[in-house]
Amino acid sequence: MYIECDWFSAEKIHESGQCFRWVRMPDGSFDIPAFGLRLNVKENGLNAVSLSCSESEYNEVWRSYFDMDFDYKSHAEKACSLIGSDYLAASARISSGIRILRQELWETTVSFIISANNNIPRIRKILSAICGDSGAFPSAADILNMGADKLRECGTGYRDKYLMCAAEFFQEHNVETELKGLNYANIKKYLMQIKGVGSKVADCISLFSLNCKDAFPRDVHIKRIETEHFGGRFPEELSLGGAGILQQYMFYYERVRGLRF
DNA sequence: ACCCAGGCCATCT
DNA sequence: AGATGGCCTGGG
Repeated sequence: MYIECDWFSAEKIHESGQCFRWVRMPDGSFDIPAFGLRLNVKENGLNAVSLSCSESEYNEVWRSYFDMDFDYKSHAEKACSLIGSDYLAASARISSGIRILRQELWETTVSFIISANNNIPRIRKILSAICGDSGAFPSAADILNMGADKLRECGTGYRDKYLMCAAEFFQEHNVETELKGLNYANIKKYLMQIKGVGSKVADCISLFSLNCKDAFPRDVHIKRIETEHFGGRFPEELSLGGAGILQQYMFYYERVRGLRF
């Protein structure tokens, strides 16, 4: 199906470091594996996107996945005028089209445990190895069956034991149910029970899976940006309940500057 | 050889 | 609370 949207860039979302298994196709479209499905997304001109799914599948699955009911453009405009930072304004302008995905909780947890002390190409490579030939993302039970040794063969390094702990945790708890109704602070606290999930990783899971838009993952780049452009700390209280979105814009801005500009 | 990459944990004070 | 050191691994 075909949708019109003035804030959707598959390319930028792919490069924004929140997802690691999207596959760029030769025609510039992206194949997106999630929820046991596979969606092809192709940008069609400036304000339109073609999706390889039915309207009902879009409404049941992908609409939420892409957070289509949130007005990113208005949020960016308001935040920029309120915070009054040239750096933030430039970040939002460069990042137009980036949305915050609502990804599956288990996969997101695994992905960001692996992200610790790691870089994006390697995170992609390790996840690809863990998925193996099937391309399907392994369940918690699958990870437990693999065992630490096989995980390490996939390149996880010392994070193998953290993944095993996380798999046990997801086996023993109905995490989705236990998180239901919790606010961001309690979600973060809950997630940090898992070995290998610290403050930053918990924020990534909160933001990129559970859509807690207040979560503000502080990695080394964001810390440097805060020092250089915001006198030490980003003014979260001014961010309209969406500091995490702005974090994502600034992160993307730094990333593409490093790559291309 | 050394440092860094989207940190976390353990172990201090 | 805040500060340190160690850690798998691959690339510059």
